[in-house]
Amino acid sequence: MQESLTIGELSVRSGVAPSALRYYERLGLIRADRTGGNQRRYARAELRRVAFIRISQQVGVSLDEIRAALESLPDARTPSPQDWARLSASWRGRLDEKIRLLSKLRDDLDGCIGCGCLSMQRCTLYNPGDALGGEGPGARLMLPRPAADEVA
Amino acid sequence: MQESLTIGELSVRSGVAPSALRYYERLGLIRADRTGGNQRRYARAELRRVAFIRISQQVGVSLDEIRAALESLPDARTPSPQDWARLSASWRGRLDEKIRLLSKLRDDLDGCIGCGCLSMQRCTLYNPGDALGGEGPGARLMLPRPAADEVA
DNA sequence: CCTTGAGTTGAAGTCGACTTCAACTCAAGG
DNA sequence: CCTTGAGTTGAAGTCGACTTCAACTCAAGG
Repeated sequence: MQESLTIGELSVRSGVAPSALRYYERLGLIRADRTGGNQRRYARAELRRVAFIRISQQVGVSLDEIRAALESLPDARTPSPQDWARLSASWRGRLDEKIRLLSKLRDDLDGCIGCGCLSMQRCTLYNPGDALGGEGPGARLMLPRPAADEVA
Repeated sequence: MQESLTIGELSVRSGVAPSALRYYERLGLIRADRTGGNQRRYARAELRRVAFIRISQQVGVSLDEIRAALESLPDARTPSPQDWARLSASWRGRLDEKIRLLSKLRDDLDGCIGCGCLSMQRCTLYNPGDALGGEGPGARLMLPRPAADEVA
């Protein structure tokens, strides 16, 4: 079994495009040694880092936060399963919160479907405070509570 | 009670920035009449459209799909509560699917935290086929199933 | 009548996560 | 030795959903 992987190999094994891997490296999420001919060679442990990155993204965490999380890994030794478990566990709260908000939206939507009101005031549905983390792009504006006013 | 709203009024009541309202209009999501001085005047019914847009975005639907959905509304008359209920109901499946994927991710993450493996192959966690609709930006690449290979 | 705030437009900028491109060099197989 | 595929770089492009800007006009109140 080979010690290190070329970028093409890491790409195939991780399912992440080479261009994305180079991008992650620029952001400091992963690292690679170089051969005499300046090609990247990845330690096998980098595979786990890439796995962590992709999983974290599914949880809705930005690359910048993932970078911060990865920095908490010990850099003297190869991270242990426990290190990875600790990191993964740190996203648990976010995931729960995301699921909670989405479930609430579903319940509210069902209520709204019942009454057909779709009013921003009467329904709990339209609840600007409840920003779903990382749902859309751009800055999520903090909205002033709309004045009590009916819709139509 | 006034018949129509200025863009500033609609913005305050809907919690959506005037620039976003103009953007929605360019995309054909909402409409406005014009005064002699070329200012927009919104019918009160537009408030409900804006509410629908924001709710749909929380479900993870793109503006383009929202536009398509809005086009199915009757344009002869002001949409009835039933019309809105039908539209809202059409997102239900997506919302369920999103919640399902997130819940699966949570369960898998718990399993992973238990074993600390964080392996792309052993865990069901890293499951490229299961793209969470509209989670990140950019094209979601369809990944080839990674070869059976251990991580470290 | 004057000022001020609200509105108008088209063009350009922003943000995050990448991809694409051009112009190279290097590695491996026949 | 030659070819071909894989790798390298920096710069620019892309996508969706907006925001910001400059240079205006218009509306309302005192």
